[in-house]
Amino acid sequence: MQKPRGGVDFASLLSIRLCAAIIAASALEPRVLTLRFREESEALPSGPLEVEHRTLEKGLRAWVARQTGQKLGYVEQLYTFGDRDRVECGDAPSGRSLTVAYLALVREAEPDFAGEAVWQGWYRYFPWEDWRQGRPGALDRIEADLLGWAREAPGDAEARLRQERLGLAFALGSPSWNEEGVLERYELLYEAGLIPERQRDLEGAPFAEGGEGVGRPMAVDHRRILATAIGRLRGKIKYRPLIFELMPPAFTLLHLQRTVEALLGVRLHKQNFRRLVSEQGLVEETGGVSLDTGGRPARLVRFRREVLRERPAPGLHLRAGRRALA
Amino acid sequence: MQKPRGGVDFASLLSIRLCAAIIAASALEPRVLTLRFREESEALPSGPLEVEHRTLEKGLRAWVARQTGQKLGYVEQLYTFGDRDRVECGDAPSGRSLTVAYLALVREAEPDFAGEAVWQGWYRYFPWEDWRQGRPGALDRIEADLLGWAREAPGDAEARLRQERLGLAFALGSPSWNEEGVLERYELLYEAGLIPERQRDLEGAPFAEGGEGVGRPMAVDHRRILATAIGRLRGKIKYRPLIFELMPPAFTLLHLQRTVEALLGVRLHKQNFRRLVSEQGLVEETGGVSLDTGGRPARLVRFRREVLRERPAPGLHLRAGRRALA
DNA sequence: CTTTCTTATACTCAATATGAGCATTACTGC
DNA sequence: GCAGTAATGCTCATATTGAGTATAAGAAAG
Repeated sequence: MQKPRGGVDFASLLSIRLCAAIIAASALEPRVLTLRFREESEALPSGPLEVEHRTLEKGLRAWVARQTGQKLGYVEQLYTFGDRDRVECGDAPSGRSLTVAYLALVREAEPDFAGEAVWQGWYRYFPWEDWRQGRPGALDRIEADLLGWAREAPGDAEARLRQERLGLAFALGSPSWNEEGVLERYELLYEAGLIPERQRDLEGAPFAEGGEGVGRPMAVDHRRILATAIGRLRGKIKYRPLIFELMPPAFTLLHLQRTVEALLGVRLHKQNFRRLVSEQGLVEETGGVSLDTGGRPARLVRFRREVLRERPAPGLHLRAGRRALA
Repeated sequence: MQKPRGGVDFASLLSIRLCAAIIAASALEPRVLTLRFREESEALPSGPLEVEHRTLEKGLRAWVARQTGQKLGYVEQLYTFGDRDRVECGDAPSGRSLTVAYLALVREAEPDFAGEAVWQGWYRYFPWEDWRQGRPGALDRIEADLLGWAREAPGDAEARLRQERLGLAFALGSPSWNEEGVLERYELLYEAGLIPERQRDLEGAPFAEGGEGVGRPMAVDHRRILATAIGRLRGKIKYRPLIFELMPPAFTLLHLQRTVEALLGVRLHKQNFRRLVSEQGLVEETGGVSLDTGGRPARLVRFRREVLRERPAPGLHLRAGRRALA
């Protein structure tokens, strides 16, 4: 091991922030809990790590409770962001700051808690990620701009590299959109200068108007954090029963399917989805029925906890990039 | 957002460490790069984040180069550990310390670089994780001790909970060992007091002798970090072509299979493994053959980079917990 | 130069899993 | 009772797996 360097001057410039992407979901729309940030945009709940916080996760829970009143259920660490030239909240000290980002899942969307916290549909920030109604219109413009960016590359090799990355991330000329590549797509858009945060980070300019197709900007690098969270969640519901952290105690199979679809941003084949869920033993009947289906009444089911003991990776074994329309 | 707290006194107690689990692999054994630590055990390369480090990853690479001379290829962030009561290297300042841990893959095991760095087989630290020769003998003792720990639980509910966790993590009474659960198993062993680091952390006692079956201890919480790395790597080679970061430029299919088996700690079915690799288009022939197979000469192949463009998740689509013996 | 040992490589086959669809049932609102 | 809307049950072709069998091509031993 190395001797430590007596770096008090350095350490005093250092701060740790904890940041949470708190997700809830209805059958129609996945939501993220946000705070208003300077009129112009939203931020994720976050705050500095304090000495009282025994663990990072406890610190996070404390901050979220303080800022939004929300109690967190499932919490999982996402990533630690620490580039030196990361942009800070203007009011933070100018030294280096690390942010440890978390994904949290909660069951209910109590709207407008504490006046400050607001649930927002997450596709507001990522309009190109919602393929439930087919290919999002915003993608026409985005693809054109991205291809332009690829062509402008300095040098032929770089141009081809960019084109390749684009092709993969946005499934250009291929039928297989991979819904898990949320972060990769966001970073491409950011690099290509299509994301308003880019201009702000480079020039310190406030957000310009317009540019609806590229989604609403967020404070600091919070949109990147949200992208990380969405990608992680989309991947993980396939092999872990995380989805039930978002569902009410009892629900119908269609409700479950619609919620999954909302998260993945893709439609699924109904009968196969049911087969999957029941064959996997993920749910059991409660005995009740729901009459407000708009059609034949549906049986209510609940999550079957025993599945955790039975299978090594219980989840909806959907494969990324498959094409399963309703 | 919250106003920042003028916390210089706090900040000065804070330090960030970067830590790397650097993995290489031969057909026989996966290895991890270690440094000697106080006669009694080994440590992973690590060092404090410094102002000059533009990004966390660059800082990590710098430390690893300084301590071991090793150039890193593939690097991926694993997890950030930050519990307040984490034990520190004795020579570190007594304040709080966060460790950002990384997984790195390198191609060659140049042995004994710089006199200080040593490659060690990773099963030295996790003997219960190697099922290639069948169920490891060390598990008899471990399971007995773990079951004892479960029985000693205060209260019946807690006892059942412990038993359930055990059963899942160690596949008690089930044929399906899940090789990805490395961290979960390590943490259970730690909680149960079977891991020497536990005693050290609680009582500050140096490591006692013996206890071969529970693996060699490491400095600080480095064994936990290594467990995280192994679990991540075991999971990820299934859907990303990471394995090729560990292979030489040309290799035979059996060499590839043995390396995968070494990492997973499981034997695989030979013919099916080849079918998988070739059908996935993961490799292409180099034209050469290897004569030192001990049998019929084998064709040499190399990684087929184009696969990255063709499939969304190229990898060895092995499923966790399957039972495929040679 | 033939036998034996070892590994490579080519195929086969049954059991599942998956994608897509048809048919029937049971409610609500006219 | 009829139309609309879902729920639910079932079928079927096509992949994907797990597990073998069979044959080929070297080296080493005799």
